Amino acid sequence: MDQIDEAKINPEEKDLIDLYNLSELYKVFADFTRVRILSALTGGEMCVYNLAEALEMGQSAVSHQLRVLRASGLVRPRREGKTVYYSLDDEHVNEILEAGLEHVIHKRKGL
Amino acid sequence: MDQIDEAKINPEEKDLIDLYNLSELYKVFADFTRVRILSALTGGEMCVYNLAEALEMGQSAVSHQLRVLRASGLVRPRREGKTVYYSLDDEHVNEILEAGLEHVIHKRKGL
DNA sequence: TCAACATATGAACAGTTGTTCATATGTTCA
DNA sequence: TGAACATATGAACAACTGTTCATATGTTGA
Repeated sequence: MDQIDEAKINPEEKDLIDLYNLSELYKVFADFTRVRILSALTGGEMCVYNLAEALEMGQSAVSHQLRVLRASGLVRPRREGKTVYYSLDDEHVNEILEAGLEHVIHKRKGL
Repeated sequence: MDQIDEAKINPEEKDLIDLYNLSELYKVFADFTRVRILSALTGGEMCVYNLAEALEMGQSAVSHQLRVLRASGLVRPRREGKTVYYSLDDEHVNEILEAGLEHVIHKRKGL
């Protein structure tokens, strides 16, 4: 079974796949609750209950969003007894947040 | 979620308003069509017709999305006769795209 | 002025999304 | 084993979003 030679892929098509995945990635960041969760986790791992408490939201809502973040590989769970601790899965997550925040803060300060 | 109750801000969290604006910003990037438009404009300004042609989409759909990008200050129009040329409005736009792309490409290459 | 062109807009529709409520799963300790 | 706890999941519902179709606005040159 031969392997796919990426060099032979039409360069425009390859770009499209990346751009599609990029828009899918941004969809995960495009929710207030999820951004708050990710931001909270930049300070280190947290369990679901503490996250729900910090965001003043129901446990179910937070758990649903953690599921989305987990499925996207942005967040990683670690079980310890009854408690599940979540942490950022990738150093890129922080960089993406920072790139956006830079723009947002720049705009808030009056362009 | 259209508004924020400032009274509920938790001091331990990052500025909620910034995080809210951040999620709103990501919403604009969270669409395949808009990402393709922004990506196309990284190569320089383009008129609506050429954008529609490049994306193989209807003029109306592209125009609607340009409106969203305009309203978000990510894109700037320049009229020249009948034609309107659009370009990226902010050097940050490119940085945000790059930060996400880095993650996407990293994942595609097998983590 | 009119016709041709480039872009913008409004309405409507289908598809998607995030929350809540109720309940299920999984874990610990008495 | 059973009760209490921590988290996950499914269904349902309202709210939101992107496209299409039709039409409006704005611009140029005859």
